[in-house]
Amino acid sequence: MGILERKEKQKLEIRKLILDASMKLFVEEGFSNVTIRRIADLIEYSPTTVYLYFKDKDEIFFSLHDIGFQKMEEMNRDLVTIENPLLRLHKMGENYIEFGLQNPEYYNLMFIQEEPMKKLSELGCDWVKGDSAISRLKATVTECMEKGYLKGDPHLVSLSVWSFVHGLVSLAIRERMEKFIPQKEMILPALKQSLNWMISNIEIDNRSK
Amino acid sequence: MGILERKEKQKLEIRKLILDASMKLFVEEGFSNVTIRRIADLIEYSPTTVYLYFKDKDEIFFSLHDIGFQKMEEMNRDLVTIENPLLRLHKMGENYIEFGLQNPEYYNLMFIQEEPMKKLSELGCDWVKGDSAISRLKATVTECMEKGYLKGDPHLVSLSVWSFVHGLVSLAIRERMEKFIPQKEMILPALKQSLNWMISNIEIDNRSK
Amino acid sequence: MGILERKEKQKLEIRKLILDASMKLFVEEGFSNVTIRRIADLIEYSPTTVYLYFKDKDEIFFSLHDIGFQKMEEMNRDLVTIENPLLRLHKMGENYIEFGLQNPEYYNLMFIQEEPMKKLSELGCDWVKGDSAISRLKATVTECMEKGYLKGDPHLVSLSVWSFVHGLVSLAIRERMEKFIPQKEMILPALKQSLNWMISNIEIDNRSK
Amino acid sequence: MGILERKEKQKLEIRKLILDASMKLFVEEGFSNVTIRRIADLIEYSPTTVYLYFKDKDEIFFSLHDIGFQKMEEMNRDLVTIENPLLRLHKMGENYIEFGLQNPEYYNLMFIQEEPMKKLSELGCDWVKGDSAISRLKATVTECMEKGYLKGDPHLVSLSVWSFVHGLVSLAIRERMEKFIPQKEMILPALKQSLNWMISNIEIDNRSK
DNA sequence: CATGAATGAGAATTCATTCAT
DNA sequence: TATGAATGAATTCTCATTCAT
Repeated sequence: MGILERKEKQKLEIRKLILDASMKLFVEEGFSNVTIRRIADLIEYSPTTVYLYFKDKDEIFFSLHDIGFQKMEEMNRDLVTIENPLLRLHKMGENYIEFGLQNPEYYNLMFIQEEPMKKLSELGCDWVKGDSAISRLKATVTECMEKGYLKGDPHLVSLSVWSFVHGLVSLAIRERMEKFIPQKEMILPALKQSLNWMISNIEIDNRSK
Repeated sequence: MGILERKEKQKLEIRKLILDASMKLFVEEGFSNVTIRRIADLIEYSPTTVYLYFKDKDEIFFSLHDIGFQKMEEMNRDLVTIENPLLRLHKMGENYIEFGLQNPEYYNLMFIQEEPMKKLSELGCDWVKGDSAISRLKATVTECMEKGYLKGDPHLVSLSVWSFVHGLVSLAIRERMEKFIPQKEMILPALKQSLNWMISNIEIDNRSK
Repeated sequence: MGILERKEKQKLEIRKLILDASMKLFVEEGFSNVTIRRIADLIEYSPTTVYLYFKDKDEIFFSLHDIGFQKMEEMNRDLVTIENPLLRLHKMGENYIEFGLQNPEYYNLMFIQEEPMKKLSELGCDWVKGDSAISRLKATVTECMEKGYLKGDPHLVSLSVWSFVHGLVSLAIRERMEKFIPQKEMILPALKQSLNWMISNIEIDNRSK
Repeated sequence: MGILERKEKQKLEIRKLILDASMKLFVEEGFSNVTIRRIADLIEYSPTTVYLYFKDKDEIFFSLHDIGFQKMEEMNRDLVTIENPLLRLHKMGENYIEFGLQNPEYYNLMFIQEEPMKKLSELGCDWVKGDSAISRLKATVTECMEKGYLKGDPHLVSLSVWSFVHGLVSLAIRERMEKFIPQKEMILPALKQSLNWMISNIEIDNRSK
């Protein structure tokens, strides 16, 4: 048992090695420059060995997609401490924006690239990672409504809120925002400001009611 | 003269042939499967001939990017007839959504793919097509504010509105909306509904109307 | 007749245009970067037109080979004024060296490249230009012997003298002399010095006779 | 250990296979007709395989250049047995001529083609092989002077002697000697005779004069 | 477990040349 | 005379992947 365990552990370590190397290449050289050979070179194993741990290149990228969600979840871990659900929603949005801007490659795999979703539908699988993130969003939105911070259909509002922040992040990381925000370092504050504006528009203004 | 004209016309026709073939391949087989060879096969010319009409592959894709903007502009041509700027903004958003859903590949080149923007920054050029679309959006938002339909910073609001609809479209065409909208045919109405919700949130309260 | 003449003249002019452009490309970009298309671009005619004046690329290069000999002949034109045949031989050698160093591309076509000679033997032609240059060398060497400046077989001596200067020039222009002559500007004087040494070795020392 | 050795050996064998095939093509079809594909066809491997053994085409040619020098060195191995340095110099010259005439393609890579030197200067490397051959020549010339067979500057004399034999060989293998030596089989003796003449001119003949 | 060897398929691009006009 | 249009035949090189060991 101990032996098996250790073997299992070692296997996971090499998998991690491969994934880290892939991500490194992905970040530094762009998606299309990640080749099995270069991954193998980086970890100082043979290309063939990579195939012992991953069926093919797609599987590597799908694993990175999963890791991306893990990272985002970690970022959101302390959200639970925020009692006010609207504040929590707000912070969730800010985290989302920050995550996307800081990890454009993960973000790409998680929410932009077509391949991961194609892979899933080939296998007849659900987008487990994405769906659970969506669920968390929905739960928070629902809570906001229950507590009177927001109104409307939680489904529609969740979809809209997500689309909004995704729009911000994806336009920014695909360089479509230069006219709006010419300075790179202003992107994060500008997107947060936009989020702010959005939330202030949808929240129920208690004073006037 | 007539001869020159005809020749010019023929030349344009072959260019169009190439662009159409590229788009067809792009739609049917995905960006990375569009090769000069396959384009040439499709139009029944030699690969070399393609190079008579386009400097390289990038130029083809950039032309498609431009054509995308033209198509979108055509779609928006009759917007001018809408007097009320908020209604016009609303319709503009609906058109944007429809265009994106109906032409995901053009949309991809226009607003998602990295390559076109990289090409531009290499050449030190501006994103003319995109910038002018943004300007039109801004103008409408500004008018909305002048006429009391919206308030706030036109810059911020325009950025936000665009991000919102881009988010809707890009999540939808990259298959991330299945949990929210499982039926394909419901996507368009759902996105429009979301847009509707958004606009009703930001528009200035009806008391003043 | 006047018309025919003018036409002939014009034809020659365009031929010259083509040859000049070819040489320019050859000098500036190297042999393998001279393409019909680039020649045509340079003279602002179509590639097809080039074929009206030259059968193929080889013919262009062969013409340049001929022009090279013309240029060298021009350089040697005032040799006739040198009465002393040994001095004349010496100056001939110096001119040869200078010509080669100053016109490495012509020199290449005249004495290094295989293609021109292959072309000739295909056509069953003689190397007229080269042969006549050789004849002039031989005549001078013979005169040197008749006048007591040199001794031995004029055939052998001519061959040897030519080989010697060709060796100097061709090693220099093909960058094999860097160990011997590291500074570019010292090449010409060094080769002349070598020629000097050579001639002083083969000339009959009158004092001792 | 035995296994590793054998593998290493096999690897070297395939390298040799590739080099031999390249040389064969080079000899039979000329420099510009040696392509990776044709090399691969010849050895009945795929083109890709060639790239497993050589980084690119240049590396193949540079290896051949080196092999050329090795072959020439082998030819000169027993020169050390010749005590008299002038005789040794003479034999060295004869070997050089023979090597060049018998291996015109190697000779081409070693002393005529521009590419190898360009590659070297790109890499900032020295022409190690050439320089050491030059050193051996210089040493012999110097010894001749020390022993009273030759006089003058060893540098100048070495340069001149080398240029002389290079001139002979390179004119011959590039077919410029046909006027002087019309019969192919007479080339070798004629060049040796020329070398003979040259050496008898420069040697200090004390007794017989 | 790990790999060296090998490959098939295919990429973008370039060139000399020809033909109908 | 001049050319625009077209092409066949290459070129180098890269990649994901497999198989025998």
